[in-house]
Amino acid sequence: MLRISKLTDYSTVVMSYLAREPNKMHNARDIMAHTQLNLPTVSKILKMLHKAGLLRSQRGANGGYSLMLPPESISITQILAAMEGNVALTECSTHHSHCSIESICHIRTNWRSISRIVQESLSKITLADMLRP
Amino acid sequence: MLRISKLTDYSTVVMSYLAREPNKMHNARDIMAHTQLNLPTVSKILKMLHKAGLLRSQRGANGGYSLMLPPESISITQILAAMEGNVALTECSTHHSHCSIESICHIRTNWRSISRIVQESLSKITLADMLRP
DNA sequence: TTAATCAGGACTGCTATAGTACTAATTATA
DNA sequence: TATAATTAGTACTATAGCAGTCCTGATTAA
Repeated sequence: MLRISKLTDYSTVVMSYLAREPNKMHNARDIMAHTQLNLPTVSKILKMLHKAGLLRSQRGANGGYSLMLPPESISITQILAAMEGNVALTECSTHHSHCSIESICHIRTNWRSISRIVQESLSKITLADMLRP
Repeated sequence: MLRISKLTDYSTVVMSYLAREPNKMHNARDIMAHTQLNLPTVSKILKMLHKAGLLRSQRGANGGYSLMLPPESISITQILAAMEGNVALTECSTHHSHCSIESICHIRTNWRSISRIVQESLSKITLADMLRP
């Protein structure tokens, strides 16, 4: 039903928590306690967000994660992209797919524009917006 | 990656084909031939679209399907809804879900608004738009 | 040196999806 | 009226992707 995955959903929860104190380091255990997600999941999400460049990490004792950018500068699209790759409503919108009817399908470019429209409307929403109720 | 399902994708192909001759009846075999989808799949899609009220059907010999409304009056959202249910980016946006952190999650309403934004931008695109390259 | 913490994979079980098949109901037409 | 064509409805299976878990290694503050 045009869903984002649970992990992606959770990642916005994690990011929102970090955004409340953008300059403070938070370790996985701390985030777990405040989001009620379990540790392996939190840990997995943090690694993915870090790999995508949205978080800064510090190893070792007293280490942890913090936002790479201020909450106003991080869009929902970026979080989505970090967790799931680019927003593309159909397979053929991105790479050459294995869709069996690709050769005769005439609406591919239309789907591409539609994806772009969705992407643009999501990119206008930032993490800072998510903090407000 | 914020994808629609393949069946939904195919359903837009089927709908586009029907939209070219909105008043003519097309049977499943004919649609199969022109879309290069296989018969069981086409058949399944047509039944779903019919059940959702987007198609009119005629049983028996010389029967088939045709659009219930003119292409300008059918939006992408309607096709999406017919195939996958309502557009809702997160589980908690629709019904009370089994999300384990629902009780402490503060960003639920935000996701609900985001879903609405996506839904609105998709509802502006009609089947008639899909016919144009 | 030690304990705390992140990094990077590998693995498993579950669920949703795609695709298929079969039978019943309906109807135009010869 | 008989027949062939066609949709309606349901059930089944195999596959792929996702959520969740676990283990081992690397890094660093104290």
